[in-house]
Amino acid sequence: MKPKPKTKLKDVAKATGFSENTVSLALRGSPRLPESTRDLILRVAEELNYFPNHIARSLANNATRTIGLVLTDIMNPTLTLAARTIERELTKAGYGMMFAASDTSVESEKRALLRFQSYQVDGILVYPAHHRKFDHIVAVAEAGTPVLLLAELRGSGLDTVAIDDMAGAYKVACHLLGLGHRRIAMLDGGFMSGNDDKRRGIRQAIRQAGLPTDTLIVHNAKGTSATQGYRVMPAVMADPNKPTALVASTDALATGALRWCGENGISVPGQMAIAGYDNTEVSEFSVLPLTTVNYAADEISRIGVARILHRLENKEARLPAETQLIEPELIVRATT
Amino acid sequence: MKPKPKTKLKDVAKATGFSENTVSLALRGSPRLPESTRDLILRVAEELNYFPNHIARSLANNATRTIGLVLTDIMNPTLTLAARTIERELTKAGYGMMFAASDTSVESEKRALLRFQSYQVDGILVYPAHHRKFDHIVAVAEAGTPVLLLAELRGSGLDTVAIDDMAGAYKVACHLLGLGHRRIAMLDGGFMSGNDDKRRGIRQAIRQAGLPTDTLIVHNAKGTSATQGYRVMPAVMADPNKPTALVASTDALATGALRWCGENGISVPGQMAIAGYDNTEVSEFSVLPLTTVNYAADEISRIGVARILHRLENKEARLPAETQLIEPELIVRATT
DNA sequence: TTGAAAGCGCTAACAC
DNA sequence: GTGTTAGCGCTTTCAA
Repeated sequence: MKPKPKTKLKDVAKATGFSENTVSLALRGSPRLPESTRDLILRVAEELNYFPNHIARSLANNATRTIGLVLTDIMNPTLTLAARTIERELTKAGYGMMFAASDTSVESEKRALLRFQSYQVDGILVYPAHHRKFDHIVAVAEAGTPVLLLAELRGSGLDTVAIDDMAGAYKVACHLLGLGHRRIAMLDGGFMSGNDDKRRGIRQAIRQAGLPTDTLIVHNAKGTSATQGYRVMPAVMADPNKPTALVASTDALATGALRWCGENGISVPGQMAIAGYDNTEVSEFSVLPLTTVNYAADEISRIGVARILHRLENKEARLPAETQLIEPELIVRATT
Repeated sequence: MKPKPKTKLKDVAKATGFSENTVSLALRGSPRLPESTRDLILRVAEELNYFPNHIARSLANNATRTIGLVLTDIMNPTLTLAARTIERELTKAGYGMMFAASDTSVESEKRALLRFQSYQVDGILVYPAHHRKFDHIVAVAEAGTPVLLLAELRGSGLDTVAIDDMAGAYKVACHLLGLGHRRIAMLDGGFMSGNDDKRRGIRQAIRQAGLPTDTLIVHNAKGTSATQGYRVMPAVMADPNKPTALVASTDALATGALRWCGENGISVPGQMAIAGYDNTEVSEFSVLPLTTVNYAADEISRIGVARILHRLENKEARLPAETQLIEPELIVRATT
């Protein structure tokens, strides 16, 4: 079994007697060719099992029809859903997708962006690693590669389609306060910008209910994983004035906290209400007694893809950057 | 803000007074250049903010340093983990990754493979969509693009690194039989080849324990999602001789079944033992009372990436295809 | 030690 | 309607 020579435009040209140019036009369905020649060429190309070399085409066109996606961590179900939706939408639109994970490290985010630039992707979708260090992302956009953020980065001036975290947190807080909770702990992963907004949303609900500021206590979980949610719980419950409700900045943190409660004889949601962020689609069959804010990752992904593709089509028009925030829904899980 | 001209090799050449060729060599750290010139060139390139056009390089080299990954469904936690691990390993090795989902459709799998071929990826990792329809995958390999399967496809003759499903199922079955279960239902998603092996493994355990064949009843869940696991349960429990243990061919199916049991007053694992497939890393903090077979997606991914890269380096050597099966571990969840 | 020239496979501008 | 020519940005002989 040999390396096998791939059929090239030239081969099809020779086989049909037409020039490379004509073949190229035929394959791309140019209207200025008579049907007869086009059909002939297509048939021969088919027979020779020809398919275009996308790399060569990209070089000639100065466009790869490829979009890069940089996520922090694909194991986060929200981002998994985002990745899936983005891939689907891009495929539908005839685009390819390159994927890279930053693992919430600004350094690897930087490397991923550089790699994508080098690969000449037509555009980049970024779920950013850090809420204040984003100069390198801005630099990519300024260098001419369209960039779209999937989480808000205040002051970046970059195109954005994201969840309105403040509104979401406000909703959860209202819900919890409505249930009579008077001491709410927030488990803050401590990474993304959204957490500021989440705090702000909770505080707003508290103020609005006329309750004291210290109704909210914030704990830094130093991470967003279940493990870290589990580990921070002793500190949370060491407070003599223990909270009766928890708002976790990620769903994984909430799961860890839930496990800790289970192991320590605290019934959920009986003695402790736990709220996190999630996606309807992901959690439809969850059996966990968590209240969640629907992160709507699929929605922002769909809109985000549409936006960046739209920008590519109007590349020269240089549309101004725009921020679009989606207000999340609350899902109160029926299980107890 | 203008489209901004990117710095090219030619620009660096002009700026330094050297030829494009010399610059190219310097940037790739050729030893046959004196340090002085190399340093000068590197400095100027840095100043001009030069970075190579990977597309042009790929065309010249006839190699893209890009690997394609085709998964059925990235929402499956096992495959999410696989995607993450594969991305990590590839990045480490200086490769880029393109990603596509087949959604368990042979047609879109075919399209994804074609796209990848067109994009000239150096190799393709496939988690196949169907256990019998794989001619199109073989065709890709025969056309000269190295292909590696992440699930066994009997008779394909393709390079494979996968989980030994039969061994895994055998282990679960032994475990359940050891607990005294005498009626085991298998929830079969009905898609992948592995399911035959899973059935075979369970039967082997049953035979070995000297129990009658009908200890195992197979139910087709017509899908692998939680929803489908939930929906198939009434049929499973309609049997007058109800099973006391369930082996689900995917973890999501198990979750759906678990939910059904919860809603129908059947305690798990008290009145019903449920086993599924999963990954240690994914389920470390799960609170669900499931027994799982560790699918070790990260392990097969790591090995798989190493294998395909190794093949790329020895492209001309044409190493023979090889199948490597990893025996999975059993994880009996402590929670009740 | 460095440079000139050709070529990777395709597209595009302009002839004919 | 179709062919010719040049060129995308880089690498790679082969000379000097």
